[in-house]
Amino acid sequence: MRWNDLSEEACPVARGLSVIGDRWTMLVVRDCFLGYRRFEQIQERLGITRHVLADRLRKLEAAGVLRREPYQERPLRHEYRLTDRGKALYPVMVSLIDWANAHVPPPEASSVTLVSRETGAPIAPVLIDANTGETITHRTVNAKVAE
Amino acid sequence: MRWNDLSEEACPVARGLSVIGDRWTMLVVRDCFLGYRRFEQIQERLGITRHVLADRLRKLEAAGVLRREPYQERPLRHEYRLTDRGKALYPVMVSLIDWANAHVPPPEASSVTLVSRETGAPIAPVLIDANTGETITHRTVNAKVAE
DNA sequence: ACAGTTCGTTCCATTATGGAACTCAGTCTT
DNA sequence: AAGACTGAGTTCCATAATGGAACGAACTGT
Repeated sequence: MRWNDLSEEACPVARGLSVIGDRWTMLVVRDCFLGYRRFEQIQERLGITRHVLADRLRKLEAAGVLRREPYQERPLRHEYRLTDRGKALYPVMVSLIDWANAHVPPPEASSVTLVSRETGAPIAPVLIDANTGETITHRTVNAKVAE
Repeated sequence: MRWNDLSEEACPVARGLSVIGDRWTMLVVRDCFLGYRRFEQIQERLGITRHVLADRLRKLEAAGVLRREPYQERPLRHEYRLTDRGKALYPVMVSLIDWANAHVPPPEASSVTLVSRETGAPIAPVLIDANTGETITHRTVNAKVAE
């Protein structure tokens, strides 16, 4: 199978990855969540090749994750902002952060953690089922295939 | 920046992606969650080249996400199972599934959804803060950098 | 002896990525 | 008005990763 065929899969994991499963894409999305919107900024922060960044931004725009908006005329300049679809990726990013902080040790004593914007208290993300309030685990959930 | 330098980053998103941000890796993990444990099975299901699969399995084992266990002697054969670290990826996968089902349309009417193993009722995953019980959004959370 | 199984490895063509320089439209400096 | 500067890309080429197919090793079963 080719990577590009993934979007045709029935499995939502495969379809999701066809959009954000690319090497750099989630890092671009992260920077957008952090408020970086311009090509130069993102390119410098990521150390990614301009070539690749241009390609990823194009694809993210085509997927409806980012939108390209002019922030000045003369000379015309665009910035990239998360759409609602892009913002909906927040739980994916938070889950990833939580996993990495618990399971992929940082280089030194440095760390980045999630805290409440209001109180500054640390956040402990847990996935629950909104319908029942119960914690979601791989033991309590099944995948259901509809045709 | 090179892709392989990502694990040295302080940002947990980058460190997490250094393990699972690879093109096929999350699909291998998905298959393990679905109970497929053998090289042949996974290779056929994914349509990935054997070469790449062998490489990914090696890296996932090195990262402590999978462990290699003999399931028979003579001839010696191994299978791959999720470790606790690997199982801890479940919230990441569920968040991704939820996002893809809402934002990346499946090819036809086909769909795969999450249901309760006990009741069969559909699941609506939501991320909350275990400390406060409040829903986690990008407006209520900040990243805090400690040195 | 010979085909079948399972988990890989090897070889090579194609594709993607990294690095650096270049373009283009307009602005700012002197 | 000439020349430097800015931001967002594009172009070119060497290097790395991937896709496809065949091959190898260590057994089993007939």
